[in-house]
Amino acid sequence: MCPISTALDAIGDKWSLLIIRDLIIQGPRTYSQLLDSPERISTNILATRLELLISLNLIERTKPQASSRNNAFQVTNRGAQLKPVIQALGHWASRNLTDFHSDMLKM
Amino acid sequence: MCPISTALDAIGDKWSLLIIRDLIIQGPRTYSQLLDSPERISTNILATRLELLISLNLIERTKPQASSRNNAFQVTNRGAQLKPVIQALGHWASRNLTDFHSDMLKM
DNA sequence: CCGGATCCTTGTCGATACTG
DNA sequence: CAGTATCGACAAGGATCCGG
Repeated sequence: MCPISTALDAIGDKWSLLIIRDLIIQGPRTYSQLLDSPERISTNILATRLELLISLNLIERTKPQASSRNNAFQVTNRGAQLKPVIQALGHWASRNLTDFHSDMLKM
Repeated sequence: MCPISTALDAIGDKWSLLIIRDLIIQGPRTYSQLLDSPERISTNILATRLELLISLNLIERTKPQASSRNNAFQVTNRGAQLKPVIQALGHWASRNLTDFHSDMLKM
């Protein structure tokens, strides 16, 4: 199978890359901090995505089973390697999508 | 707003990048050729995505209004600039997701 | 309060049948 | 061949509730 297709099956949804972006750029974040990201993910979606990303070994909990409180999430080595992808995407968007919203209005 | 978020709003769905991948790697493709991609997109979804990508100026029709038949789609300049993103994603997947399906089985 | 789980509504996807 | 129409299934979103 095509690696692009495989990658998109794993992280091609609406939220996964945004979560990973937060964790890469800002370092370990708690559940609440991720909820407060400007994109306003809802609680159930965030919990589901986090579990999925953990099962794919892209992120992990910082304090495995400590107090179940104030435990944060961080990217694993494998997840951190997505940084070039995110950078390339951000670079492309900066150069080509500054007029994105005006494009949308024409629809 | 964050450029990553903007980019994902535009092409962060399941199919857009796969279509662009086909058009970048294989060159201009007709509707039927895109339908025959191994990922098996359905007809209505493909039509919707193509219109969306055209409205974003990421792809275009090769023969504007010729015979309405045998007209193909190709990436625009803006769309072609996604190539580094796709390559980065493919590279990452090749290195990290060869065991993706076995990871899924553990769930 | 924090980290979720649950319920319910809404919207989007996707398969198939159908049309010019 | 290049789409459009229809409809069911499922995922996302929002609000609320619960345990520690």
